[in-house]
Formats: sequence, C-alpha cells, structure tokens
Amino acid sequence: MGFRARVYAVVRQVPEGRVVTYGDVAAAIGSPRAARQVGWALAALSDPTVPWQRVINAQGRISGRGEVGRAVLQEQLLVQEGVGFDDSGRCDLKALRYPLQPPELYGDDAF
DNA sequence: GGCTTGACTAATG
DNA sequence: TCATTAGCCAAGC
Repeated sequence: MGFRARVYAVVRQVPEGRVVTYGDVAAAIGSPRAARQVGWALAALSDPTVPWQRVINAQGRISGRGEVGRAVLQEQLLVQEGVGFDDSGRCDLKALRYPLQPPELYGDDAF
C-alpha cells in the first residue's frame, strides 16, 4: 500500500465539521515528519470520496497553493460543514481538530 | 541512485 | 503576528 493510499484512508476518517492538520495525518500513517508529502498526496488526489477540505495546516489556516481558487473553495466547504473562520482566515483548531487513528486499525484493504 | 520540487512544521527575530 | 530558515521525505526525471 502506497503512501498516498494511506493518506486517503486516514483523511476519510474525518467527520463533517471537524478538521485535521497535515502533520496529524502524517503521524497517523507512521511518518510524523512527512507533512509535506501529505500535502503532495492531496494535490495529486483524484478520488472524490476523500474529504480533502478537512485537512488544513498546523496554524488552523488554509494552505492556498495548488490550483487557483482551491483555497477559497476549501474554506467555503468547511463553512458549510459548520467550521468557523475568523477575519484572519483562521479556525479554532483546538476545538475542531479530530483525533486520528492509524489506518491499520480501520481495515483499509480497499486499496 | 542522485537531484529537484513542494496543499508542511517548529523555531527564531 | 508576520517573515525567514532549516529539516523533512515521497515522487518524478
């Protein structure tokens, strides 16, 4: 199972209205220092069942690289789910962060 | 196999 | 709070 498949398996655990950071996802798949690769994996994402919008950076902000307009869409999707952002584009990470479990515990054989 | 490229992070000023 | 820096590691050439 590839790195990206594990990233997707973990991200799918995140329920509506909750968020996780790239670092959280990296730690859940066993590579605590691979936050950048998590972002890379999501940039290459083609699976519509993965709630990629719930993955934000450790500062509670949207990482606006990648496709133009993607960041705006991401914030809109999160707001729809009930995630609140302040005037500076930050959300309450402390309250909304979701505790992830390693994909092994969930049976990710679908990959 | 070596090099470059990042949806990152933590530390520092 | 913002800007800069060094470390990180999977992918693609």
